[in-house]
Amino acid sequence: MDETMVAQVRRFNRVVTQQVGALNDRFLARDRPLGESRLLWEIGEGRDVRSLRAALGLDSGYVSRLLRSLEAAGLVTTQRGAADRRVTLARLTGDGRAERDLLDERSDALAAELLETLPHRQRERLVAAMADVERLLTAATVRFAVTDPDDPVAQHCLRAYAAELDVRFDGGFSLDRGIRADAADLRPPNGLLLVATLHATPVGCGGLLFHDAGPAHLKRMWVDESARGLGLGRRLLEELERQAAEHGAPAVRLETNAALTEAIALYRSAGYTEVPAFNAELYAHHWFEKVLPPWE
Amino acid sequence: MDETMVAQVRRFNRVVTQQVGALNDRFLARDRPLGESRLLWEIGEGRDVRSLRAALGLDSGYVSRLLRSLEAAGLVTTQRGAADRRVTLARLTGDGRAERDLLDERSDALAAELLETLPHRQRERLVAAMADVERLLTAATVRFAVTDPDDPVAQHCLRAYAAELDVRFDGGFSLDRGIRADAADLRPPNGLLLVATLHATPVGCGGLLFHDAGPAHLKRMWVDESARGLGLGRRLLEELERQAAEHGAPAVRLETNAALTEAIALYRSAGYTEVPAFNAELYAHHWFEKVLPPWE
DNA sequence: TCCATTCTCTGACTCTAGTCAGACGACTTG
DNA sequence: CAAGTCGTCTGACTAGAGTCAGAGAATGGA
Repeated sequence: MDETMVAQVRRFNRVVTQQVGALNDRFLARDRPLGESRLLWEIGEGRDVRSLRAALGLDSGYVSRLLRSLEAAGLVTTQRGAADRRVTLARLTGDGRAERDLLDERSDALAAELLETLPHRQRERLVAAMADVERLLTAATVRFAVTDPDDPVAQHCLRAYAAELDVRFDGGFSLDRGIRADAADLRPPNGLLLVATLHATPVGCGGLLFHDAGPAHLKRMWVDESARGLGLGRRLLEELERQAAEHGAPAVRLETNAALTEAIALYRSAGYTEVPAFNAELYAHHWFEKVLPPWE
Repeated sequence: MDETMVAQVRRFNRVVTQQVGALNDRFLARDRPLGESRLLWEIGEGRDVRSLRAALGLDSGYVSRLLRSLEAAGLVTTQRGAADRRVTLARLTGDGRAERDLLDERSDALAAELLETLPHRQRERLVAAMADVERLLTAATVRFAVTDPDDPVAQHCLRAYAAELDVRFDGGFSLDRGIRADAADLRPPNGLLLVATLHATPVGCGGLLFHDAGPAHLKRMWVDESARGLGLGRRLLEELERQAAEHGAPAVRLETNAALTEAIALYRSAGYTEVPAFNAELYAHHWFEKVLPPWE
């Protein structure tokens, strides 16, 4: 790793934690402990306590106590879930909502204050650079994992994939038509499904079907709308190629629909070349193939 | 303030504090409290406790206790000052130095890890954007204040100003030659000295001499080498013009040396036009003037 | 139906990170 | 040389942020 890059990251961390971190946390907490403020924020329009705990990574006893304190302050009400009466639902009261909005305003004011000290041109540069950092830092925390197709996270991806194609394809799309790729096909040893997650929420996926010593068949490539432009598609593709090579596949093949222009551009720029139709996929207009370097 | 800019800053804060903040602080602290680690870091190659306290903004009792704990762990030794036996000097032991280097390494490793998750192109973009954010955030925390010329901070600026000109001018420079601008001249009502500080360290200055209803005379413009490229010169100049206008000056005048090319470029781009020599300043090659809009 | 699991809550702790007041010796200055 | 100031230390507190070990209800599955 380049030393000057590392040094830059460290300088960045230092400056940013001093400026942003210190202000953000302590300022926003007002007269309330930070934990309570964070909780207030995360509750949003009502949420079950279980997911709050997961989102903030806190001990159940601790959250319970924080909630009680917010309840005592009249900012939050809790009630037991209708379906499952073990779970507690937390909801903001009117006061709670007002308090959250106030935090919001203070947050805005803080950001505005920071910007106001700078002259216009530099203000714009700062905001642009922040946008870059934010997007790339987000991209850097995306994790890839081979996931069972029946896993809820994988299910979410596959549903989102189908939903998107249904919107974009002329005449819609259904997983039941065309060439099938069911759970069993996307599970070793027949194939695999790679899922990209940001924190714990799925933001993309891609599947491979293995055919003995023949080319691997790429399927179900999807990137969530919120995560586009982060180079995720390319990273998914590269990781899938790595997996295919590791399984001894000499090449990767795929078919795609003319409506998916950005995907087609990605395949081309990643070294895929258009080949004659190698199957009779109903939804496909283009067929691509890329020969893989042999795996050692 | 533009709403989308504010929103971007807030998103940035959120993402960055999650990613960087959380890691940085808690990870680096190892098994030692964060306060001790920070202190260990700040001691560096030995430092008096008084300045440590100031640098970290901590209570004297608290620092005392932290030091004692570090001492008990064999990482630090303290001794009384030779000149003034009230002050304590803290110095790292061999173990202390090793520990600090370890923190250093972990810091590097953390930064490298972050970068490694990204493909090359994005890695470079991230580092470039971080550099921008860091510089601009630094610039945003610079504060300007009219300061008495005898204040140590102001003294530092004036000495640094003279030292730099002495290096850059053909034939050197001395405050005693040429047209004088002594402390009394740079103090209301005769004039003023504006000092720019980053946290508490001086990074730039600029002086004004008032001449009744005549043009104000700009003197002693200096920006520390470490703070160049942040648009500080321009902000100093603008603030000085504001001050001059507020004092009823119809214009600002200045003379400058041909060696100060970037300053000359700044004056030109800020609307100053070259005028015939209006004084006999020994060191000057160019004379500039800018008419100010009337102050309401 | 019963047993294991899930979800939440309570009580009893711990550790960090401070704050505040006062004591005390070391300097400084009139 | 006396009085005040400075730098440090100690003791006595406080609040925040969490951890850990159950207890007890609700639910799900065999």
